[in-house]
Amino acid sequence: MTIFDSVKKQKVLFEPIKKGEASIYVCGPTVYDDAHLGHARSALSFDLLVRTLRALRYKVTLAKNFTDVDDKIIKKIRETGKTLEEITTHYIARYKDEMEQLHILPSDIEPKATESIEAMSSMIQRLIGSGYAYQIEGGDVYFDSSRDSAYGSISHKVPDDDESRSRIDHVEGKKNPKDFALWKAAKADEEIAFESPFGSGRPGWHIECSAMIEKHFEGSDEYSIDIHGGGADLLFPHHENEAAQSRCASGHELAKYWMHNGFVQIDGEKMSKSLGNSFFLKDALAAYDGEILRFYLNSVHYRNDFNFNEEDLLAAKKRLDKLYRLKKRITPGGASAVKKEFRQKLLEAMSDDLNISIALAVIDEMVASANEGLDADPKNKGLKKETVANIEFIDELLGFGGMDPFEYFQLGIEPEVKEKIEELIARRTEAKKAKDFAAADAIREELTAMGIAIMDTAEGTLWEKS
RNA sequence: GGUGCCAUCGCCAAGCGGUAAGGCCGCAGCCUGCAAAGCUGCUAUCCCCGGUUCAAAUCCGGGUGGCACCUCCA
Repeated sequence: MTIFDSVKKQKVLFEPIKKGEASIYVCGPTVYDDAHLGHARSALSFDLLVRTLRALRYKVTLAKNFTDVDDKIIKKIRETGKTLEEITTHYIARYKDEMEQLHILPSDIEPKATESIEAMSSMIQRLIGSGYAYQIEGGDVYFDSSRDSAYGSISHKVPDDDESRSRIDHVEGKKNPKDFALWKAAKADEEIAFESPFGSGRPGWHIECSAMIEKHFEGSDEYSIDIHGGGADLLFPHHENEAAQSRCASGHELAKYWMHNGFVQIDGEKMSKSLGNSFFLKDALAAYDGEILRFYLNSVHYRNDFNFNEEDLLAAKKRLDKLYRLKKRITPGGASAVKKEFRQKLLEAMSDDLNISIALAVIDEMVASANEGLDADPKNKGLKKETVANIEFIDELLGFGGMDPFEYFQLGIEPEVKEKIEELIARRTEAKKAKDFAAADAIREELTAMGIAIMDTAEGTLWEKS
């Protein structure tokens, strides 16, 4: 397996700390609002990583956190009058539900910031004790970036100290503009506060990942975990800061490999709230099945920017449709073994830094060749069984193709409508028998107007939502 | 102002020095009562200009255009 390490800026061979195992930590969402397409893409990217490593027989442990204390959540508390817990449990539940709809495998560990206060405060205390952090008037604790000679080695950024140009917050008392908060002291009117040896307050954003990784993973003398991942925007400052504090607190590097997924854009621009062009996952899921969204969002290599638009989504759907049409031809039917060559080619593609484009091309070839075989010999049992197994493998490795093919093509059709369709098709079959083609065509037109496409096959007339 | 990334057929998208994968769309054909589906065939020399090399979409230099990070952000 090779992966692109965004710190080394090149593809490298994945050689885990512990042979045969892979520890992965992905930065999860801050739960103050519904997930957007960017959250989906990030989760989808790392889901592909996890599935590929598992198919390669690695024992994978995936941790993805929920940031459930932070300024934006506090703002939400003030706006809504709800409690922190009400807000965070609501959005965590929604996040999990939506990720499940995208066929994302659940994380093995789901740490929450509020459940890791002790781990954080102990790490902060160690940093203060060894002189890597300092407390300023008012109680905030800052990391002293000047004490970490390796600061900058993750993002390769040398923050511009000229504050007139950089956009780093200027805070009174900070020794250095790039120093960042480990602990924010509670103001008098703030009710969200945790006790710590250095006063009442709440953790800074970066410290949670470092502390949680330390808490949940054993690591080695050199690294805490194998892979640390997240969106491209997290490389700096988030991951740089995590790496710095972990390095100074533990004496070794945080992660052996760093992976970052590209952005989802709308009309060629980054999707973000400030631009007013963010797209909630829930809205996309209301219009399209999770599997279709998954297929579309995963159809572009994870490191590239992804320009979301409905036209491309529909083109991607048609590609998925072809897989399901093939599945229709072999359903119902049992499975034999996956075609060795197919399995190997798919794994080979995914093992090369998750080259999904090659993987999809391999699938297209398999679909075409199976269709060709079935055209030549519709009763080829061996081919049918092998194809069933092949599609099962696709579902295992890439997370699509697992639905019932008939249901797939009838997604979103109400039962009453289904009845009506079946009835029309029955009438058309009668008309065809009577060679009344005008009547048969009229019924087909009626179905077309309903958005239903029909196809006459040896097994009778099949229909799809068009 | 600093630092990166990207630019391949109408659209999406692989390619990582050896002579352009795949999908969508389109066209022609087979099949079909007609369709649809499926199958077969057809459709690019890689933003521009230099350079290195026997050989470059792939490496180097210079342009042009787009995007991102340096502020919360997946």
